Amino acid sequence: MNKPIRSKISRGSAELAILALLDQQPLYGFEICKRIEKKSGGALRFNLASLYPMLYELEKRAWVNGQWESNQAGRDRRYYRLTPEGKKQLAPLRREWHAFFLALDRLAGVSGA
Amino acid sequence: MNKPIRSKISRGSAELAILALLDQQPLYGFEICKRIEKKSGGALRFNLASLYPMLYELEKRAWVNGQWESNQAGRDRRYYRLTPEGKKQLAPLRREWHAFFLALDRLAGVSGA
DNA sequence: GGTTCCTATATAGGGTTCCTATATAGGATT
DNA sequence: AATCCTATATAGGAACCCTATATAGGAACC
Repeated sequence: MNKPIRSKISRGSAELAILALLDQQPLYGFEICKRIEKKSGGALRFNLASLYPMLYELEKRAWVNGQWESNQAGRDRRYYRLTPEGKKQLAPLRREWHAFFLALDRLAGVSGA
Repeated sequence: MNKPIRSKISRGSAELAILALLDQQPLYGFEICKRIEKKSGGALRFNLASLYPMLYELEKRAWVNGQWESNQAGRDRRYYRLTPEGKKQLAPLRREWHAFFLALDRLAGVSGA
């Protein structure tokens, strides 16, 4: 596992990470947290307690839809799905992040580091 | 000129931008602001009023060194230079940003957007 | 059978980075 | 003289995320 990127740098990326994961399949909060860490090789880590307010905010915007599902072996889980509106927001968000990468690379020479 | 990247996304990149520019040549605050905007094609824009506190912070850390130089045509300018300590910090900072790009791309598929 | 640990959701309070608004000041342009 | 561009400076606040804490179900453990 990589050393985690400091939050002063990864700041702002949690929203994209959540939406991109939910674009593949419905997930609940705890699993979103674990998948971000695992799929990024440990580079990206967000505190679980930070994710819940973000999910509430995304649901308020109707970008995701959460619904409780009973869990026989353990506590019940709230599964989140990407809504059509959320799907529509994902593409321009990816493009904006891409544009940011290109701009910062041109400015500071990041990709050669 | 591109549309500026929203600050919620570019957040955290100002420090790298400043250090990378000062690695090429000494600059004063106002010019740093203009160069970030110009070299990024308008994608990266930081408010001038935000840059001054950052420069004071970098100087407090002894990563940069500022000194007043008189300006016959206009107000005096405070030129900042990268210190050896600042130069030493720049390389790992670039690598961390690069690692962040790679991680977020693997997680959310940014570079194809 | 009580302790500890892993799963799972939730809220309060604070830190850091940056933005908005405002102030000051020199010089050029109209 | 009024306005605009350069140039530095500070106060206050917004936004995103972290730390700390609380609750709760189940498993593992000796």
